[in-house]
Amino acid sequence: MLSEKIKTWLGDERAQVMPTENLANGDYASNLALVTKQDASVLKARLEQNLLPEIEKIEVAGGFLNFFLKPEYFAQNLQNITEQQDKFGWNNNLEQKKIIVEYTDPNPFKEFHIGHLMSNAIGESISRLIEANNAEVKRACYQGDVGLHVAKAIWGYKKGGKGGFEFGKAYALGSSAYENEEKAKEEIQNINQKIYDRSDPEINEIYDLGRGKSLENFLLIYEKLDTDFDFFFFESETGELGKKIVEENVGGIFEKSENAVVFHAEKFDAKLHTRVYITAQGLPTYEAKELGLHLKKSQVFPFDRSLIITANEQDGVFRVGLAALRQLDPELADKTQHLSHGMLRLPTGKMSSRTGDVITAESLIAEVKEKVLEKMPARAGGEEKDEQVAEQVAVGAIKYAILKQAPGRDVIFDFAKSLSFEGDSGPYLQYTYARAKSVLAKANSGSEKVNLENLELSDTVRLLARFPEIVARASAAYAPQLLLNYLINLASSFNSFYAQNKIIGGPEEKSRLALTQAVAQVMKNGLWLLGIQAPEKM
RNA sequence: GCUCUCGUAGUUCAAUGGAUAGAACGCAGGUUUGCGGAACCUGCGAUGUAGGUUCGAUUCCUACCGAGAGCACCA
Repeated sequence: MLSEKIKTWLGDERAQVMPTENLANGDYASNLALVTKQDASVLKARLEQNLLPEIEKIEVAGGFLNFFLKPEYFAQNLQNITEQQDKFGWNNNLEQKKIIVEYTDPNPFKEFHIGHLMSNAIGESISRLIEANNAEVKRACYQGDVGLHVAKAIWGYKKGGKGGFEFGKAYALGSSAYENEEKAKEEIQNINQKIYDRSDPEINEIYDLGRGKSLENFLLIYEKLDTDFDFFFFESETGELGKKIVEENVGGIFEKSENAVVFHAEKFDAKLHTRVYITAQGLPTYEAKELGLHLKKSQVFPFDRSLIITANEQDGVFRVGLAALRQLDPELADKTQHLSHGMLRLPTGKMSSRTGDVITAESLIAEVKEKVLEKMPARAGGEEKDEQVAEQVAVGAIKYAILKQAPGRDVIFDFAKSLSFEGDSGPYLQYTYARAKSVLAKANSGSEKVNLENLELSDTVRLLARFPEIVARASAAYAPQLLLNYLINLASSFNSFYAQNKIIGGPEEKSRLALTQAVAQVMKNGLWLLGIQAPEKM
């Protein structure tokens, strides 16, 4: 990374070196003079005695030292892009590291809703960003195929007339009955027990049907989302393990209380609270299963780091859960990190699968796809509109809308308002890529080689050079929005260049084609890191 | 009540303690002989309030106001 090289050259730990926000202030800037309270002009004069080969000149402004890079540096960078292609922007910061990332986590018998979509978009992008640091990444999806929610769904399914009845609706039915009717509550708890011990053939049948149908449906959605998992974990496998761990530590870490087994987290950290691990019925709760899952993960994939991505409504559970894990296995706890994202909210408030007030991922994608198809021009002699491309654009728009904010904040999801195909949007990036590819296709194929004679020092060329730096930062901070912001700037700068300059024809054709090709490559790589597909035509 | 998030243009979102707070939508106006108008250009417009730390605060600290989430047998 050039920023590190510059910092070493400056020779002061206190100095920060960063890419400038405004290219008028050079390519990199340092606050060295400000933090050390030295005269910036004096520093400049001293540094000029021994300029770094990449640096063309230094300017002083507002107390900052601004570094402008040489044209040769940018030319070399374009060269790197053509050579490294899909790997341009990658680094070795996490070489040899094994990292497992858990995200999405939909529950069979319940809807795959837009909240899962959010978890998936963020998790997939973070996974890819980590992969770009050359870590070995495994993607994990954890699915609750046992537990009270399943019992509620099955109860509702039995009441609701079975055949053709949707499990999402069945869950809503069962859930409200559980809260409002004493008798139903008992029946549901009864079913819950039977699910665990598989003692009732009728329930087994409904269970197997529902579980199979759900999982099949999830796979179809993953295909649309261009996401795939290395491991699928199920609560049915972690429950027993978790229960065993808890039972072995009753009296030490866990305690009996009102017939249940609990963890008094407040004993270890006053800000935490007690949670139940084994119910009075003797069944493991989500918390116990989570413990089993930590162990299970480390068994199937001995990781250096384990990331778990969920909605922030689970922050409390994870704080307590990790405190419990710390008591059991400090080393494992150190390697485990919970990252949370905000919730997708409807303008009407919180989405609730308990009342059936949910937007499924499937319906959202379908709806957006319709809009994309409407907008898709019947280009070039009435070719048929490409359904697959329309879906890629639709998913790109949705993922972009999710990734553009820093994870952690809630998103008010007003589909009509916030899902744009213009400007700050996924399709804008995809469009920029498709447009660049289209120009390249029109140019003579012989000019594919990079030619850097007369390379203009455009903003675009300067922005291209900092892509690796941005990727490294976005990965380290688990912050896809940094990359996304960069890509918008790059696209905007290229589109602006495009509007003002003719690429094909004229004396600069070769270097402009090289620029176009580099933009296309970086856009493709960047979109990949966001988990967004880059169709060549749209 | 306790714990944790979060308050930035009319709206939806950015900004490792740094420069003139960056986009987009919307609004007003404009761009064709030139390769994709899902584009480009111009304009209007914002850090909840009050203190504190700092050379420098959207960012850190305190209080207040406001919104959301979680808090014993759901996940």
